[in-house]
Order: sequence, then structure tokens, then C-alpha cells
Amino acid sequence: MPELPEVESVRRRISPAMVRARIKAVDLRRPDLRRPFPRHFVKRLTGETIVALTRRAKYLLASLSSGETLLMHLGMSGWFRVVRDRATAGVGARPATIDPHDHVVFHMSSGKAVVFNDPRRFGVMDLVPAGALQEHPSLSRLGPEPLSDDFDAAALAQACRGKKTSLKAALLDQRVVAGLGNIYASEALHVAGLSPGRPASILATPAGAPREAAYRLAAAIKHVLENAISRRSEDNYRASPFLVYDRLDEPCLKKRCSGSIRRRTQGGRSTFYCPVCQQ
DNA sequence: CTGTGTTCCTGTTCGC
DNA sequence: TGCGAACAGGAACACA
Repeated sequence: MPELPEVESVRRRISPAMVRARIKAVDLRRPDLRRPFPRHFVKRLTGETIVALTRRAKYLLASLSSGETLLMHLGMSGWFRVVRDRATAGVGARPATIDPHDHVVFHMSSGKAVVFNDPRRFGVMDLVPAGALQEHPSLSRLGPEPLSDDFDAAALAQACRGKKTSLKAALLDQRVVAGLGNIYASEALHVAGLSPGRPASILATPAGAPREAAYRLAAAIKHVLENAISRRSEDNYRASPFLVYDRLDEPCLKKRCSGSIRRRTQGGRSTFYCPVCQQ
């Protein structure tokens, strides 16, 4: 689930338990996720206060009082939950959880335990020394944050200028815009009325100036992400909140459109779209 | 440098 | 019901 809106939602949900709280103890249940945990992971976290919890693209960033930053990525199946921390943290403490995919437990001075669960283990955790955050390999090449003023039609067009790859692949490229994933890339292209297979270069003139489609797509990206965040924050779940994703063969929801949703594979991943109203 | 394909891992769903 | 295949929301890496 974790694309930008889900990560933002997680950030807001776990912030009350973590921010301005001290990490009393850390249970580390295995040596690695997708990559090994950094050296002295538990030692460097224990006793630290989390000063702030922010998000960049799909990364969560916990700023520690030591100046280090705990960088976390949810991968494909990563999730956090907050539980009351009945168990006293420390040696011999009974784990607060029994799920075999609970890999990390943060015992906070707020009285809550924040549990990281990730069946597929595509998640990542790293500790970044003070001052080294911008240069971190996971962050340094990221494009603009889609909901910031840095991202607009001009930025999108510039990034896609001359690109031979498809629009869908371009939206998944975190250097073009940071935080979209497979679901919201499909959704944004649908809202913008653009066919996912068209070359990304159509967004810009040869000189790099935005064409009309770039304005539509930049606005659609912001719209789709803002909608998803507000819906999640309201905890307002519905059967399928999406316009095209996972709606194969269902009628297109756009007004006065007679199309039905198709699926195709691009770059080994499913793209959902309406062949009638997306040109 | 650019674009494409593979790979990491486990759980769920689908067709026979 | 059982079983294998296909597929799943990410991103680093190898290669042409």
C-alpha cells in the first residue's frame, strides 16, 4: 500500500506516540530487511529523543536528538502499528507481539510501542549521521515533492523533455517526481486524460517548455495525492477508492465516457486505464 | 547517459 | 480441497 499518501498517513498516525518521546528500548528481531540494519542500530537509537518525524517521497525521517536521522522505507508490504506498551522494555521483557513479521519494536517513553511489520521485507531502515542527509544515496537523486510548489507543469515538462520512455514509466521514475507509485501513476494519468503508453516527451516542447498536457498532468498528480491523503486521514475507507486501478473491465467513471477499464503491462507492472477518454 | 529487465521475499488469489 | 502459477502498492542493480 505504501505510496506517498499511505506513508503520509502512517506518519500522522504514529507521530503522537513518537515525536518528543524518548526511545526507551528497541527490539530488533532480525539482522536485515532488504538490506542489513546499520551498525550499532539499537545502541545508536536507545535513549534518543525523536525531535521530529517528517516525510520525503516515500521515506519517513525521524530526527534524533543526537543529530542522526532514522530513515525508514516501507517497501511493498511494510506497515507500522501503535500498541500500548504493557511489557516493560528491557532484558527478558515479554515481547508485546507475536507476529513473525514484526521485525522492529520501538518502545517509547510515551508508553506506546511502535511496531514495524513487513512480510516481504522489502523495507529499509538506515541511520544517517548529522549533516549527511542530503547526500544519502536514497535521497540525493529524488525529484521534487509533488505537493510542494517546487513541482508544477514547468518542472514536470523539464524532467520529461526528450524522454523516450512512456508517461507511466516517467511517473514511476522517482527522479521525475518523488512519491508516486503504481496505483497513483495510473490514477493521475486517468484524471489528466492521458494514455499511459504515450512518450513522456509529449509534455514538453523541444525547448523544454510545458505543453498543455503537462499542466493537466501536474494538476492531476496533486489532486489525486491530496484526495488520497484526506480520505485516509478521515479513515473513510470504501470498497475501492480508485478510479481505474484494479477496476479491470468495469465501466469508466468519467462522466459521459462509454469506455471500460483495461489493463496492460509496462515495465513489468500493471497499468490500468480507459482507452476511450485517455488519449 | 538512457531505457529495459531482473532480483530481493512472502502472502494471496486464481484456474484447473 | 489441493496445488501450482501468477501476481502484489518498490527500488537497486546489471546490462545492451
